[in-house]
Amino acid sequence: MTASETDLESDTRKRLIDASTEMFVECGFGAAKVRDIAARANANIAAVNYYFGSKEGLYAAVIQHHAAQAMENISQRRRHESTSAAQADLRNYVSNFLKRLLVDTPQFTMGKIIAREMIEPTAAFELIVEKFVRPQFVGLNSLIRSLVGEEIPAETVRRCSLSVVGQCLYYQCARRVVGLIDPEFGYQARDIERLAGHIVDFSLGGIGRIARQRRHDRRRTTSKRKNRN
Amino acid sequence: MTASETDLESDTRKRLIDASTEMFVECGFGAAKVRDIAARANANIAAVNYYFGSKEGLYAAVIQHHAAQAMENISQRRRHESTSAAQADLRNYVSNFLKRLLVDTPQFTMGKIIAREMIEPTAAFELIVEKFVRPQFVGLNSLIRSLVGEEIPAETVRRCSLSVVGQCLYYQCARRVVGLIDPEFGYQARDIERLAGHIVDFSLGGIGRIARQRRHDRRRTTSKRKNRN
DNA sequence: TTGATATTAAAACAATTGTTTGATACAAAC
DNA sequence: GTTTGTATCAAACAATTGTTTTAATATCAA
Repeated sequence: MTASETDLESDTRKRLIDASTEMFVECGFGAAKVRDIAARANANIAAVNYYFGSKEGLYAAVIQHHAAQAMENISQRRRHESTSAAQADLRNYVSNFLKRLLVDTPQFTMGKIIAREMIEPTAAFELIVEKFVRPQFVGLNSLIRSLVGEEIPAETVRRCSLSVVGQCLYYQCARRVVGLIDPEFGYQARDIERLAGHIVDFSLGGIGRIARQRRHDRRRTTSKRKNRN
Repeated sequence: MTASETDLESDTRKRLIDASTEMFVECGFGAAKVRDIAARANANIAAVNYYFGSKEGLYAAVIQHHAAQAMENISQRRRHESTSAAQADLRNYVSNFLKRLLVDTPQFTMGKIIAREMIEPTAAFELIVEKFVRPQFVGLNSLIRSLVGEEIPAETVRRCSLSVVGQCLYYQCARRVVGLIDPEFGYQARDIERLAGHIVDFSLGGIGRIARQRRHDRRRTTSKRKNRN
């Protein structure tokens, strides 16, 4: 059996990617030690520099390796005809977001790398923000825009997006605190779906209230002045 | 002028506390280097071990130093006669929380140390959770309880608390992302007050919606079965 | 088989980092 | 004036960590 293109990459290289992915996610870039990575991959310490040039090179390879399939998971923006369609989409968005943050499956690894990057930025930070975070954020903005209508200022929409994202990210950042403070909380698929339900309901309530409030503000303001600034 | 008890502690010791506080907040415990701390404090490297025994000892001293005045800032729980009183208290709570997280003043240092501890736990983690985080959380729970009434299950209240906390903490954890994604956002006292306004409004909407929903659920359930479990 | 190339392995290297040491200065106590 | 205890400092130490080197081994085409 002739080796295909992908099989050509040595086994060691692949084992190093897998092992280092785990360690980068668990400990972050700085705290992950090359020796530990090599040990977990059953490889010699020198293999890291042989295949990737440096620890940073390894990290870059890890990002590149997970980037492709991560992009597939990014929910594409759609036009929302009805409010209920937008609500369903928000449900989807939050559910997917949480899975990427909390489910420990290779499929969702990139989300955890990104979360790490948010709290402990490396050289790859800006690239990751532009390639993953900003598209996600823009998508969420347009989603929320179709929930609140065109008359709400963009800044308000952004704030709402950040409120949604903040609620989700909290369970990843502060996983250990949640464990101490709310020990009953679990991380099974079922628990995550229920959590998604809560965050969506909470957020829909929040978005609704703010939209009503802003619309009210605006009517009052425009009846007094020409336009708001 | 005779030296008072507090003045007796050598100047170097105090400078070390101050300098290391800055560095621990900026870089975290692991990434803060003893040499950098000593340099910033205009002290010799050996001074750290002379006064505090070890880097960990220094960290413990930093926590102890800021713990006292931090406790004063913790908003005490009150009984809430009216919903509007509870709303005002929530506004206070969020505003104080955000200040502790975002305002760079010695007065609010402990909040940033705690936030660091949440994402990069050290030996002091559990102590900090029990001494600071849990009381805060319990306070927020009872605050939200008086907003939703007694018939809502405790788990739902906890979820709402975590939603509020998550929104706040996000701006600290992901400060650099917010800077890239929403560059207009500022961290002056004015900006923080406006942000507090948004989070409170958003949360009141979310809490309200969930409370209505759960009440509705419960009525339907209790009319079918004897009681829910 | 031979020779070239790719891969692995053990050891050493150089830089960093927390800690310790031994000397020195200084002030108070006897 | 000597002693004693405190404080500071430069230097060295030992452990860790990313990287490099050099040799050995495997792979495979000619």
